[in-house]
Amino acid sequence: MDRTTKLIAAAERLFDRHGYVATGMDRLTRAAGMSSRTLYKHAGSKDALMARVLGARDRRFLRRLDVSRVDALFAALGDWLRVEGARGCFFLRSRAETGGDVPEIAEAVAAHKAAYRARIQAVVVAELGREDEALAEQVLVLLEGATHAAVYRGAEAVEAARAAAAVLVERARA
Amino acid sequence: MDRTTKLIAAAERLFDRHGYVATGMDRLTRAAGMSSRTLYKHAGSKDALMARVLGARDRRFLRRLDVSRVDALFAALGDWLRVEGARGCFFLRSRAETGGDVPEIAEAVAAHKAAYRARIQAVVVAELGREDEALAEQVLVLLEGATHAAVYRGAEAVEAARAAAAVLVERARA
DNA sequence: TGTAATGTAAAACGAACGTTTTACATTTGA
DNA sequence: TCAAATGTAAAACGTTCGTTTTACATTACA
Repeated sequence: MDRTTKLIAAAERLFDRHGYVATGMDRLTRAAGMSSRTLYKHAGSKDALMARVLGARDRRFLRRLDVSRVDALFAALGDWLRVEGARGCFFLRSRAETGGDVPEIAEAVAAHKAAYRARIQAVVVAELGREDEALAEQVLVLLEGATHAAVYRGAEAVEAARAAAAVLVERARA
Repeated sequence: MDRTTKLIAAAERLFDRHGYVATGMDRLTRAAGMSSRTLYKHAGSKDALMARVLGARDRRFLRRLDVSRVDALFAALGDWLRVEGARGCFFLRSRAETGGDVPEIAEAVAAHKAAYRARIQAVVVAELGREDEALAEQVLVLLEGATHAAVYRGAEAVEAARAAAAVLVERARA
């Protein structure tokens, strides 16, 4: 595990659990096990580091959503939340924390959400054998809802979303 | 408009738009039009001020959800987001920003979400004439989903959630 | 073997943080 | 009318922020 990988992993963990703004660089250097000189050589700045963290998380998250059924999307999200913890969408939180005023962060979040939406749309096409924009939007809303309701409702929220999606898919098929 | 009301309104606006941690007290004193001495006499501390902001927002939000049909919940949420802007749930963001480490904030958020869930359950009862825990959970997920998807999908997300809820309610009625 | 490159540890940078204090002006009520 | 209460403006508190620098150790390769 090279230094940059270790740094990004440590940063993602701290930013996710304690917030981006609230996490200081000294805490981060300690967690990453490297001096601030090395950290800045690799990352450039805190904002640039966050942009790389968001990019890494985007790839890791979407890899898990590489499925071909709508139901599998909710199963994958349930797995993700069980393993990673449910603290709400890291991307939306990151942009909100910075008020959208950090371009590197705002752009990484926009790119992630565009990819997320595209993935959902592709799964709906695979499920129905045709496009259905309305269903894709509903599945997107259910996934976001499960992600955020799970913060205080736990796995029950994911199961509720999953069941709702099954009803909507069934209806769209008929 | 007395000083405390003005202070809480200014704080809510800044915390919501720019983040709680990222908003400094000097910026807040300027926005509220009062000296820091007066601010601290009224609010006690930044954390305590945030707790009062959350309480005020909880009351304002739930007042808007005083309806008796599920469809009206989504109409009310759509109105709220159009007027207040869609930046994701202020309560979840506030807790996440502070990592859940500020008791005053964590408790205010927990209280709000419990009241939110209870309100939704009551509306489902009014709609069906009987309890339906599964439907209530699905409506909760759709409302959270609309709130967060609206950040990047706009009003379309709310309409998708509304249509999905109509299907689920219809099914529960039969 | 020697020299670049890359690392650490730690001090220092100026700025901003949340909060308190100092000094003074205005309002309020017995 | 005088004193208590309440306000402002602004400086100061010590701490922490993100970032850079200084001084030195280790590694890698011609």
